[in-house]
Amino acid sequence: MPDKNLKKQLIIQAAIQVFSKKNFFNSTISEIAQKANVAEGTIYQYFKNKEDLFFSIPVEKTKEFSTELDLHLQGMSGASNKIRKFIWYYLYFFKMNPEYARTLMLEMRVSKNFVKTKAYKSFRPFANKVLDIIREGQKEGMIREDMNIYILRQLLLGFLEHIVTRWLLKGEKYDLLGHCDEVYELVFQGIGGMKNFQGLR
Amino acid sequence: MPDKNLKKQLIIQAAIQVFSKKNFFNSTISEIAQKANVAEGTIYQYFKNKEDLFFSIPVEKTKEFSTELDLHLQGMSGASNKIRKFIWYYLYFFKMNPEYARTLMLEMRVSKNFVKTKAYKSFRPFANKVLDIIREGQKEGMIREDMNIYILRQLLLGFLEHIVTRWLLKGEKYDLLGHCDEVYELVFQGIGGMKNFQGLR
Amino acid sequence: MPDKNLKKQLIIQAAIQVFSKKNFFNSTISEIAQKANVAEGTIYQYFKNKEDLFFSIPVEKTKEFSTELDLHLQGMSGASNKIRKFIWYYLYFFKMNPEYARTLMLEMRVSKNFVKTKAYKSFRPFANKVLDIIREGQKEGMIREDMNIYILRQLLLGFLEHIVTRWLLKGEKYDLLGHCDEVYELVFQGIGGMKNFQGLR
Amino acid sequence: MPDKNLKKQLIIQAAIQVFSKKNFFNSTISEIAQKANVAEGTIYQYFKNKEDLFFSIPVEKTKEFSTELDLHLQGMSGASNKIRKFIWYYLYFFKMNPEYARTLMLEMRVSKNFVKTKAYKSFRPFANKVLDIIREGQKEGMIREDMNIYILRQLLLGFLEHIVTRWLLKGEKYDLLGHCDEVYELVFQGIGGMKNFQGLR
DNA sequence: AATGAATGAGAATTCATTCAT
DNA sequence: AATGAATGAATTCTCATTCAT
Repeated sequence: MPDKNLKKQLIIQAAIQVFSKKNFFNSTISEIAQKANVAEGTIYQYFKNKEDLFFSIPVEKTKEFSTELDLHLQGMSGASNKIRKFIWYYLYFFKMNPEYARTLMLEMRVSKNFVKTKAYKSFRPFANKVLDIIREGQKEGMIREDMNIYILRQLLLGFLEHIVTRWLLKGEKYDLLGHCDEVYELVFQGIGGMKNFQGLR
Repeated sequence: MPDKNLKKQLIIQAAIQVFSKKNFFNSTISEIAQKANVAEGTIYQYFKNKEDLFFSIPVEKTKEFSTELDLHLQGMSGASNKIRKFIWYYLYFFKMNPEYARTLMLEMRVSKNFVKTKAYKSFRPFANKVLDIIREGQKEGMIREDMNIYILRQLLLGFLEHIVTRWLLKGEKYDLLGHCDEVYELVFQGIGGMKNFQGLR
Repeated sequence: MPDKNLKKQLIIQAAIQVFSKKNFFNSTISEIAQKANVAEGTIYQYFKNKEDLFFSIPVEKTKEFSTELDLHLQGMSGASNKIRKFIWYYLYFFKMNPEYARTLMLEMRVSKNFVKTKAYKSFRPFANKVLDIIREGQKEGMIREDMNIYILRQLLLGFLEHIVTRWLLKGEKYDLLGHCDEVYELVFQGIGGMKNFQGLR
Repeated sequence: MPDKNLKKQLIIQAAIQVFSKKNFFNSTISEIAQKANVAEGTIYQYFKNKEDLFFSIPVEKTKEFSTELDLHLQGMSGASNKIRKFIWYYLYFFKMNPEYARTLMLEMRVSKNFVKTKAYKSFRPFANKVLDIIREGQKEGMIREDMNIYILRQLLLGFLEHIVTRWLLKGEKYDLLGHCDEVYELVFQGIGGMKNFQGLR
């Protein structure tokens, strides 16, 4: 299994590189195979087709994200700290994976049927984790009990997405991590003050 | 010229429909030709190639936008009114052209070299018009003299873009025009109040 | 008629330029039309199709050649002089028309069905002229009576063709006219001396 | 490798047939594929594009020529004999491959940039072989030491080319092999006697 | 499991030719 | 006679996918 997974990982890593440089249609299976050091046919042993491989990228990356996130949250106490950490790690992760960021934010997320893909579904466990932290915040009194936690989660994740997307469109020229505070404050303090503000997503 | 332009318009209209339903690569010249009721070869009499046709869409649409906008601003006085009208018309335009909106915001805007295209360049005159209104607002005292008008414009247009993009990603389920006030207030009143807010784009 | 012919000439001149730079298939009617300052459709008023236009070039050029040749032979006496003049003019003509030379020698003459074309037929009157000179030479005693004048003509024209072709293949780097004597001598003196020599064409 | 080469050979053989009957532009990949009993796409696995396939023909044919020539020269002694054999084999080869002859002599050889093609480059080793024989002739005293062997080679190959070309233009009606002596004598004896003769190429 | 040769559908693009004006 | 917009057949080439080894 580790050996089997190794090859799959190899292919996905190659796919990330190729797809992020060229977009779905201009990327070729042949190039991915070359970069992964496997034969073209081998790819079809692990993935149904090109599209399947494409959407497997976020599935794998999200697993990676979750695992690492858990490590970072390990041993921390206090929802406030955890949320800060989460925001920081979210931005850190995309800062460190700008190629994947482009593919996910500017190509996949934007496609009409993204929500129907396995990629979208793979976000669920990670989204649940966010919900848990928010609930913890409510217990601690940091977040009002009457607040709709689903909307709050949507607000948080939506704004993070927006921050990353903006950064990509601007050419990744500034430091993503500089926005940690902005997110934290906008989401957790700005909410009360802005009447017409319905969340950025 | 009216006859000649007619055919070009016919093709562009067909292109808008096809490109917005399918994305650049899955759209075929053949389908566009069919929808425009012309031969495939005819398209190449008006456009250099598929990409040229693709990026001609915003060029034409932006012309249309500008012309109509002028009509709407005709006879109005007061920068404040003009800005409100502009915001309203911007949202109204994309509400009425959702297919074009998808193509522009989710496919073109997001592509790596968009700023190098003729589409991007075609925004210039329209962006200048916005600047004129802002300057008028400064003269009238509605906007502080020490404000950087370029940043203000960027803020306004960026937020409008954002509003439209969000709407598209959410499946065009709510009424875009419901956001007129939000934009106006965020851009022209929120600025002072939000310490950490650096503009959404 | 002069006006009508003018346009036809215009087109042929343009065709010569275009066809000689690019070969039949890479040359386009559109480019010829542009260069001739006429509409594409106009070409089809004068020529049945692209091929017809192509093979009209030698027809016209051969007329030009003949007319000019006549002028050069005017007032000359003595077959020997006339033959020398003919050789000189032949080489001079292609020296002055290298583009046409390429087309004729390296593209047309080499094509399988060249002898069936009107171009080939248009050589006839000019070939007769050569025959006349040879006959004159026989009368004057310069050429043996028992010599087959058709073979002699073939030898002469064939060798001239060869000289021009070689010059073209070598990149037109040396002066064609330097070969006048060689032709004259090979054809009119070498014949007796070379046992196995059956004429170069 | 034998299997792999087989398919490549299959395609080249088909290409020779098609290209020699129709010329480069009128020949289609589709027809070549049909004749070779492979899919069109298969051709592109072995050749970069149509032009590459076209110029691969002489590359392969020249290999074949060289290999066979070696066999024929095997065990022979005496430069004079070798040269006679070479001349014979050269003419024999094109007699047996008239389709290839047409393509090489009347289409490729004549094209403006032939010397830049890989086809032209593939002649080199074979040309060297000729040089070796000539040098051998010098050692044996058959060829004068003060003769420029490069010019002699050029003369020999040029005249052979010319003989074949003439034969093709005349419709392949007579026997090419009847010219063996003519070539041998012209090149190796005619040289001294003909003052103005500078070699036919 | 891995391979990679073979496939062939599919698409963009070109351009000679026509024909209504 | 002249035009040039419109045509659409024709062709090259690409590449995801399959399958025999």
